[in-house]
Amino acid sequence: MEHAGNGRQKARPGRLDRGIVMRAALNLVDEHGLEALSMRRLGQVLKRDPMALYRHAAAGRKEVLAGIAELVLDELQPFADDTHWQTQLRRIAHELRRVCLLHPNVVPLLVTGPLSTPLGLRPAGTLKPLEQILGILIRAGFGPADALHVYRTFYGFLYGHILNELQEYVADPEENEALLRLGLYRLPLRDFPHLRRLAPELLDYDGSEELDQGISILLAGLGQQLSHR
Amino acid sequence: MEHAGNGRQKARPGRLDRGIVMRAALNLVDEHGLEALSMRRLGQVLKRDPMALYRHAAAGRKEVLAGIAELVLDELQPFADDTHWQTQLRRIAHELRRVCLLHPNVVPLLVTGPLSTPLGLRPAGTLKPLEQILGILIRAGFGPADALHVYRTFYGFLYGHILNELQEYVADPEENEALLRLGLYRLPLRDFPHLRRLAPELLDYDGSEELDQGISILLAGLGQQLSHR
DNA sequence: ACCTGAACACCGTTCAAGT
DNA sequence: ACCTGAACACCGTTCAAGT
Repeated sequence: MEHAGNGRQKARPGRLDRGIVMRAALNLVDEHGLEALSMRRLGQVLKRDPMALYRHAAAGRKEVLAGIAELVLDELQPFADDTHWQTQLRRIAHELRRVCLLHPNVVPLLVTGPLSTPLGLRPAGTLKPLEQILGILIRAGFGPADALHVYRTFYGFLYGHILNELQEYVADPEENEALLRLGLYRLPLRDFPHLRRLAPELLDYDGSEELDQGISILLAGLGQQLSHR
Repeated sequence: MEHAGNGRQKARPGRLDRGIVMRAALNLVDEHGLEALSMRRLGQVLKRDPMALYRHAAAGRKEVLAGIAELVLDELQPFADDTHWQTQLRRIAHELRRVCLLHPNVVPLLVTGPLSTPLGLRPAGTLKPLEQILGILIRAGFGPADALHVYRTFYGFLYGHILNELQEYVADPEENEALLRLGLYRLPLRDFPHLRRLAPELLDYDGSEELDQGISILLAGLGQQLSHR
């Protein structure tokens, strides 16, 4: 029944803009992974000639990838900044974790995307968390060097935790034997005795709790370290 | 002067094996980045038909990427395991950092390569550090759940730190003004006051020292946490 | 039994030709 | 001025044809 003129369908072109392009790209990556994102396929999703996309992302695929990362970071909820800096950092951590778990396929982009791109040349969206945290720490009375030290330690741990947590995957959810669920039976017992023995513990993992405990340790340690200066 | 028969040249084919393929691939990535690694280009480097590579890496490009990661992890020096577990972990951290700084282009592979691949299905090389650390902790008297908790906290921080450190790049090494070196002058002062102000501190960064301090905090905190059980 | 390379189904991006 | 799509220079991988 393809008659023309019934306006609001995704099927019809409509006017394209940067936001629409980026959102479609994010959807594609969320659903089919990073490798699925090609300019041609994205054009197909949007029912456009692939070249039309260059109008809204002049630098091509690179710009689309950066746009996706920015879109995800924009989902971070802002915080009131009147509470104690430690609780603020803790909230930021949980919030970043939440958003990353929502878009696991995008995490490599966040984590290694800006790799080897000098700070000042990164898209502004990527730098906002850094600026925000520095603000919190400086308002809390830290000197510039200490603020940076705290930020680095905190953010390093945070990203590391998220990567760690995303790696804890299950091979076969149908299975109820721990070894089998993780696919660990494939590993030679001779070379991996501990890993195989820890299968049950590997399975019961509360990422949020683990993150929280790590942060507690770090904040306590940082506080002590800095007060001894 | 291309006459035939002077055996030992890289230019002549010679017999290919898996190690040669993987080492050539690692070289390519070290020198030209991950995007430069294509089967065709790798074939060119080795003066072979690209299809010849499939003989030594049946799963194609994926297997080559995994092989590169394994090669890098093989550069990790093994440790005597008779010292205190804390000093062992500390050494492991510095050793992993050392190897990663030697092969920055490979780090994304180490960090996000196994993402969403279930534990048991990962290449053995990737799992050896995990097994090794579990061994250290269990021999040190930790129960299985605690060993895993310590491992996760420690390794999360370690990878996070390395990623962080690799991101601290310099835009223009010719320049001696801090703001300019980092390219930060491009950021609007209005939106990034703290970041811009911290330019000098950003530049003087001792990654090894920072890693060491973070580990000290974590180990102290973990020890305390676990003794209170 | 081994190796080669033609062929297929894809890429990103340039640029000339259309409107 | 805007958009389109042919064309170029690449991909990974399959598979039939050669030796």
